[in-house]
Amino acid sequence: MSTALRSGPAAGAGVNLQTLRYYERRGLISEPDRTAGGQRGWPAGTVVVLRVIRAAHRTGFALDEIADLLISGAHRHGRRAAPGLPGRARATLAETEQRLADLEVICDTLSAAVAAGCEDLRTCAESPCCPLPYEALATDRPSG
Amino acid sequence: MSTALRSGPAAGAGVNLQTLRYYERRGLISEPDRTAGGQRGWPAGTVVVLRVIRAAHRTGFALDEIADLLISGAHRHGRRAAPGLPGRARATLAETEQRLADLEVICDTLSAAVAAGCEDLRTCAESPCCPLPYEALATDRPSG
DNA sequence: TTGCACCCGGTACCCAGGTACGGGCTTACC
DNA sequence: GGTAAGCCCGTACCTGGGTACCGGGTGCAA
Repeated sequence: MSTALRSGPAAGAGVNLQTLRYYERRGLISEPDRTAGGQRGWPAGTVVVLRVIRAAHRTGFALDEIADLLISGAHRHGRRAAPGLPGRARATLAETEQRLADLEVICDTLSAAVAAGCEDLRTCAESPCCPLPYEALATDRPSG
Repeated sequence: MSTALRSGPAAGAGVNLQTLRYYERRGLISEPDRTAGGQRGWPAGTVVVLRVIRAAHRTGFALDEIADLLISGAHRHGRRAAPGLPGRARATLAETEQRLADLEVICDTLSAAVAAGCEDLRTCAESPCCPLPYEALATDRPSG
């Protein structure tokens, strides 16, 4: 299935080897093959997975959420979509979309602030005279 | 300037009072007025700021970054934009846009995975047969 | 076969972001 | 005025996400 790499992925994705083992423990990357002596050999695609993990983590997902995102389970892409699709993936998708929307608002706000020469968003938000689109964020929203 | 609220913002934004003080220490919210007896009274807009902070934090900003995002400094929006605009705001904006792009890729990937009935993105990424658009994330990128 | 670099597992430690606790003071209400 | 609820500050603690260290085993080249 793959060229087994010894510690390649760690270097390739700029990730500490300890971290790799940590991710393995947390179920973010699958258990690698081992040599007879017990040394790990990761499949080549692990680098990609690691980059996904890092990107997801940078955008605010907790490791548990990322584990959900990389749902463990059967691998059956390419076949017809299961009718009752994995609920967790759908839930994660919904949450991700919400997060994306939030980030878009933040981005827009920041951009508008820069364009307006507004230096202190904190003060802006506290004073009613600033028309920045914070309100889109300020809607009440469960923290789940 | 504002109706001073005692602990209102905390409740209003679903934030622990301790956390409010923590944010205050970290410079995320400005120092509130005090009563003669030393009790805090926050301006009404603090609820909005708190929600911004929470949203930003949920989308992966560290508190220090959020403090940057809510740059302290003069409040001069509405006036003409300063010529040498705050560099930090611009840098933060750039980073935010990058993060937004990442999150979009994740969102797209997840969405495509759900649509394809793909249950294990981890396995997908490890096998070359899955055409999910991970590559957009997998480009090398400094972790800054 | 030997030697050295690397990896193994386990544990301890670190930092960020919050929360809880405790003794004392303020405030609000009767 | 009395009293209970709530806030003050400081400190200690907790969780999540990583890292570092250690003694020992493995792998590979010379």
